[in-house]
Amino acid sequence: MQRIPGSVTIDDVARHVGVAKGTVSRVLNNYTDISDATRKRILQAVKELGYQPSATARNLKRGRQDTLGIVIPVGHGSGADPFLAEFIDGIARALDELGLDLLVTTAHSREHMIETLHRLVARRKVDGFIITRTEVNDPRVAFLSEKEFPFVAHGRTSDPSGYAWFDIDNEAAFADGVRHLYSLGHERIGFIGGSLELNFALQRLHGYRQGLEALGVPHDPDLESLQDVSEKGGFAGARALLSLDRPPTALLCVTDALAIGVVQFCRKYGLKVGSDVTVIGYDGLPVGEYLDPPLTTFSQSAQDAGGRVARKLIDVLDGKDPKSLQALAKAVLIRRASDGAPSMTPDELSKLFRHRLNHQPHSDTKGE
Amino acid sequence: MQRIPGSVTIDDVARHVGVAKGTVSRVLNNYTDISDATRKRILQAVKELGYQPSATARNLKRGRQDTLGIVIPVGHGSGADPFLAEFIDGIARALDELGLDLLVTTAHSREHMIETLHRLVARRKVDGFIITRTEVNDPRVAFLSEKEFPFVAHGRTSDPSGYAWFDIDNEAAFADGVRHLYSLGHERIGFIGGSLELNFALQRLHGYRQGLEALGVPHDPDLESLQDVSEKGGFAGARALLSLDRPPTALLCVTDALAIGVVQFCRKYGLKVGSDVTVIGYDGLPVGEYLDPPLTTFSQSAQDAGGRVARKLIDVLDGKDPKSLQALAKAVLIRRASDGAPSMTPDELSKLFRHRLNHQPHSDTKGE
DNA sequence: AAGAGTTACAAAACCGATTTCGGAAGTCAA
DNA sequence: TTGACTTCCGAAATCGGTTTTGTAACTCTT
Repeated sequence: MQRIPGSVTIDDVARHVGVAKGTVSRVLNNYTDISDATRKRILQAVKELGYQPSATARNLKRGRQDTLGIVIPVGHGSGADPFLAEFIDGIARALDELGLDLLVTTAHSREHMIETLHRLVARRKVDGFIITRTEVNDPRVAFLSEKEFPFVAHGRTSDPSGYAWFDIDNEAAFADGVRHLYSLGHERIGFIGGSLELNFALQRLHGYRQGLEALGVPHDPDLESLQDVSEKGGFAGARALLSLDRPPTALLCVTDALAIGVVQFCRKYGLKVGSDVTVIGYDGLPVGEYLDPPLTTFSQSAQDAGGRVARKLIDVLDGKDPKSLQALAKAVLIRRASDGAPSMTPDELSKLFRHRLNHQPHSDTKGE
Repeated sequence: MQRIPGSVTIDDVARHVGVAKGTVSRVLNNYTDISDATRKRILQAVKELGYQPSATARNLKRGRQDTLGIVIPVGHGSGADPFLAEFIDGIARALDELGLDLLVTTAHSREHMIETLHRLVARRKVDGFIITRTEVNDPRVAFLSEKEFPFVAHGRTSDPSGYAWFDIDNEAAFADGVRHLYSLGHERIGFIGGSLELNFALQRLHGYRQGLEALGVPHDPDLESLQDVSEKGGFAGARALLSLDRPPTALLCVTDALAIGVVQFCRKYGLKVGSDVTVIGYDGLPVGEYLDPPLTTFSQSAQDAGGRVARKLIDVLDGKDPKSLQALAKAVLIRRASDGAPSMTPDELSKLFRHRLNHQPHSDTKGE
């Protein structure tokens, strides 16, 4: 029962002025049936006493928490997702302007995530949720939809009709990517993707295939490698694709993390990124700028996305129809220096790579 | 007044069983004065109805929110701080085990930060705060101390006696760093630091000087460059120090972000990092592993720090004396590949650098 | 068998706000 | 002057829990 010292309640204010607490409340909530004189006296007292209404008490009556929730998936041990960090930053900034707060929790498994969602919903700690890394068939979307609990998704499920979401046109981006690489002179273009349960990964794969088809480039399934969406995955994907008899001269990666792994792999085997091998990432992470070479990537401004998603959720809470709050944005290709015209044919690249493999030249700390 | 559909209250449970709601509450809170029969019936009903107590109502009576707060400083536009992202990740994981949640807000200026702190304290949205990037003379520490509001700091102020904190022994780390570089053969060792209002920056500077003094290496103030704690700052710091008549052959950077900027600068002017110029960072960011060359850095595991700090705060809330909750940890030097014996003397380095400057060879996207 | 303790629970107070309801005082028209 | 409206505000209900208080029904004592 530890009372916070110096915590002043509405009763204190009422007593100080000599009015009923309901009157104080009405003044603070801009009711019009209060005389100017009383209003002034009350506001004066509020300022003097430094009164701020208890969020808890207000929430109890109002049924709103002025708090949004986000549950972020965390792997086991591996570092925080830089994309999510920026995304959350964007949300927090947007909410700040509206006096709302953000509750951040983590979940280490799909079950745990639903459990956490359930707890937060049942105990009414938040008014709505923001969900990220949306899956093709997302249990969170199913759960919240069924509970009719407000939420907004960053990314879409396979059936995106019934809820609010903000997404990037992943198909278009990757189709553009293919076209771009083709125009640079690449004919064998590889794709390093992630689990197809992640819708963005699936969509980008579709975009990649559509891009090839539109150009009339024959589609070679060998050129698609699905990996963990991480640096390690990129490393492994690069190895898999470059080991082919006719390896791709360009690699389109589903995330920057993958691309970073690819760059690392190329460095290890002395392949020059941007000429011997072209690498394009996706996410526009600031860190890409500091790679060697600086990473060419599709950018979608995580921060901006966070802000948009937050505002959409607020619209939902204000009663707008979620179905009217769906938006698709374009990704922009930020050309830095990891893409360029191929310096050799796939066959030559293959020969070079095999040679390097045998002589195992550049060995860094990072083994594999 | 939108009632959440399907929200079942304690009254529903009580009515369902035919007892008073106080009885239900006592069962749920493990009071002993309830007969086993009644207890069983109530628990059964709770399960059947899927009842979970409203956090808000409980908090109102209890005076606790089961929520901790963190206010993260955000610059204007620049990306999220990766260190903080991991730190928050660590906090969230620790809290999850205890059923507590984390409220994350941002602040874009010192005033805004205090304002936010004030709002959250006055409205009692959180039980305690975690403060980061502690300054030598930190207004947040002053504010919370004065309000007697529970908090824990990551890092110390100049007078760290009266509150709970967790910090790294920055002096020792940088003194070690100097010793390490000296033993590699470096005699002119540079320091790139940040605003001395940030205590960690000040402490590391002290450690640097102490390290030199212990070795009997004369201290040259020209070798200290204070910059923005960012990649840009590192870039500028490298330029400043390498332009000296007798430049340092090794650069000790206060953060990894600075070190990344230094590496970038060296790349631009064709200086080989790890031999021509040695660079050591601080933070142990995962991304450092993917730089070229992989960055040697002091690591303090942001995630681990987050967990520790969270547990300390919980101890404070449990009534432990904050003064007994102060801990200092050692940073560990993770040797990757950006440090090594100097390949030339300062004079030779100076000559090389001037030459490169005039011929402006490697120009990347990243200008300055 | 009567007074003293226990046991097990109902009833009510309480946390700190918001909101509804109702009524005293003042204003106005007839 | 009186009835009808306003204006302004006090009193009380309410949100959904927790905690205190009180008491009926038992169980022990002696």
